[in-house]
Amino acid sequence: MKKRATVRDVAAEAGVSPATAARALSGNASVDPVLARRVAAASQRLGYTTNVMARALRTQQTGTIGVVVPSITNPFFVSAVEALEGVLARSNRSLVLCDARNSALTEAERIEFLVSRMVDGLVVIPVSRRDSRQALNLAAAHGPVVQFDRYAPSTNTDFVGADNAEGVRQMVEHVQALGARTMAYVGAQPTSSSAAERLDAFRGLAGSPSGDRRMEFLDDFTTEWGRTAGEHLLADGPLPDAIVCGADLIAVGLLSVLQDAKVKVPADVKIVSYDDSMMGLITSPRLTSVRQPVELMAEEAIRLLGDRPDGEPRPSRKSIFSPTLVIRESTATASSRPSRTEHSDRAAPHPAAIP
Amino acid sequence: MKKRATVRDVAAEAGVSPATAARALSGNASVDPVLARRVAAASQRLGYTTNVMARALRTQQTGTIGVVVPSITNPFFVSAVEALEGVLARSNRSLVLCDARNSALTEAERIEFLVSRMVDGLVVIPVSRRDSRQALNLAAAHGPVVQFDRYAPSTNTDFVGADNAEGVRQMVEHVQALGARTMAYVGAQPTSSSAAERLDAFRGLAGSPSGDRRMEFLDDFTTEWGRTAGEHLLADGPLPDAIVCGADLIAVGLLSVLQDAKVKVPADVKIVSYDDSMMGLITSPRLTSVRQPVELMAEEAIRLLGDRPDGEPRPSRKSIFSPTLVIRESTATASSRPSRTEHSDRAAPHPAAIP
DNA sequence: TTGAAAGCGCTAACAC
DNA sequence: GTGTTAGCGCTTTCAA
Repeated sequence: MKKRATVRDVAAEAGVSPATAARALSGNASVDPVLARRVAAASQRLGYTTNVMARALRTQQTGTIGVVVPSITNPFFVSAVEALEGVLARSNRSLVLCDARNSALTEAERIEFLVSRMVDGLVVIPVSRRDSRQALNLAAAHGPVVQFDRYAPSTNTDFVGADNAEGVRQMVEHVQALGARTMAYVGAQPTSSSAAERLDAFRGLAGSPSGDRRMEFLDDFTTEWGRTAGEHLLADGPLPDAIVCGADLIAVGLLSVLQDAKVKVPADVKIVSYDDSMMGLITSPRLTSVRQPVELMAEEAIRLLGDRPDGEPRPSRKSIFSPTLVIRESTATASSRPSRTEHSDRAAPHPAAIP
Repeated sequence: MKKRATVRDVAAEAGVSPATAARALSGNASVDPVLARRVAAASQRLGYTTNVMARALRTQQTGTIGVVVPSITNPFFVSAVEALEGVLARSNRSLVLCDARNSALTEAERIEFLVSRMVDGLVVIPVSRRDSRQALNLAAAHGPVVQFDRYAPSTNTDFVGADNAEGVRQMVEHVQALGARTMAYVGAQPTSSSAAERLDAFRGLAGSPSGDRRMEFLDDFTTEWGRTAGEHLLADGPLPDAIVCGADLIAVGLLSVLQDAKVKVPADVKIVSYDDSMMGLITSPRLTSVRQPVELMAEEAIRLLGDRPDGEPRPSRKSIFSPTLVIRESTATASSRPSRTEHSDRAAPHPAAIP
């Protein structure tokens, strides 16, 4: 439990004042090159590393931004975190990650935790479009906040997301072009904005509910729910021509149940999904899925965080990106074969470091 | 960008001294109930939240422990993080998560970052048993460090892990009992201790390499490598009776390639895997896999972190837990059918909150 | 260019 | 039981 060396230690060792040592260490201010070298050497010898908390207390800046995700179990959120981290790393900043356990209450706690750690900004994927608002507003009073992927109406926060209606439109039109007439939607309750927007889009596109051409199964974004929904579908009579899933997590659960029941995908039923995560690549067939440009979204989010010249309030902004449908075997037509080359399109996954 | 209220603000508002306010806020010391109430009210009114960094600077305690994982992409590490967080939450502490991007260099940076943030302790799943040592030793000089799941020989750190030799023994004996004579091992290069121990165990159990009854494919713990290895296996002639995988990530990649090639699992070849992650449940067939008692391991790790009465050095300790083999369809015998009930054994996943 | 001194927000002695 | 004071480690005026 050795005590860490401080600026004073370094200063003493180098025979200068703490102020000079600090200046030399920071590199910015003008210091006699000779002294600077002496300080560097002393710092080296003592194994000095600056105490981030002390510095933060003084400068009110931590070089760290906080990220809150609903659940780290969802691979899409993992990829978002990795993308954000990549962007931050480029400017020598880091990220502290919090998991809200899909609870707005825990989320509020985590946001508070991060605020009290004086993060320079907050990127939040809100749990609920209703219950996340209060914590978000509170946080926004203390520093810049960007909502990511999901949105809870809030006056002082920016938003970066993808166009869910557009994504669902691509899904539906794709399977319709393949001949699907009846469709089921398996997604999450519209408590989050993304779930709500996807559901709304599906409803708007997939015919009338009374016409028996549309089915809806709503619960949450989990594999378990995908399984349960699959069982419902199997029990409810003839399968639809296509199943539209609100997330890969759901789709993989659903798929495993269908396969246990010897249902052939895509021959008997086509499956389209959302997120384009690694999960959709390890199933057989691989999943046709909507990809969101997480990298670009992450860049934009960090840009917006820093985009308050004097910390002054400014009108909040929304940046919406268009998603694209990646077509794979789960909707393949008879003539197309499993493509082995498909993996290559995500060949260079962004490595992660959190913070 | 409102300035946060401080103890002094609260004190002024309540008409007491900062010290009294602080005492009242902390709840520990003895304060006149009347004043205490006044302080509480004032704190409420001002929306006071204690500045964690300032407190830490003073007390040298942050109530936060740092966790460094090789890559958050590996579901086993995610489950470890979730387990650790669960344990910490129970004692009102939180965790800051870092991802080393599978690089010892990044790992060293992250460890340094955490040390400079004055975390109360460090749980590290080291990237490499060789290259992680230096950073670990450095960190151990400043506070308690526990290595988790993987081990890089180090004098001042404790270790909590599972018995890899035992796990592999169970895998091998299971498939042998099912009649497998030839076996392939698909795992990672022995740069990490777990990869090394699993490989060694396999070598010790699966017959001589010259006897043509054993094959080895080594690279890293990724799905991509599982695919590549699968292609090698298919190209290399007749498949073995069983394939022993060093991780679920590998197994799912391997499985997807085998299925593209119309190989039947388990009829044509049995697959056993390691980690018992969610990935093994979404494949078809589901994976027989070795489960490590992450929950218990996490508890033990946190216990060891706090187990240095005066921060005094003490002889380091190792805690080794026994894993268990969870049998599923990827090694099912002809008579056994896919069990739908299998999911229930992981019905209550430990929710996560990081920190 | 350098040093002395003040202070970020908090708590722990030490007096009263 | 309460207030005063000092100081955690750092940066940054302000003088010299």
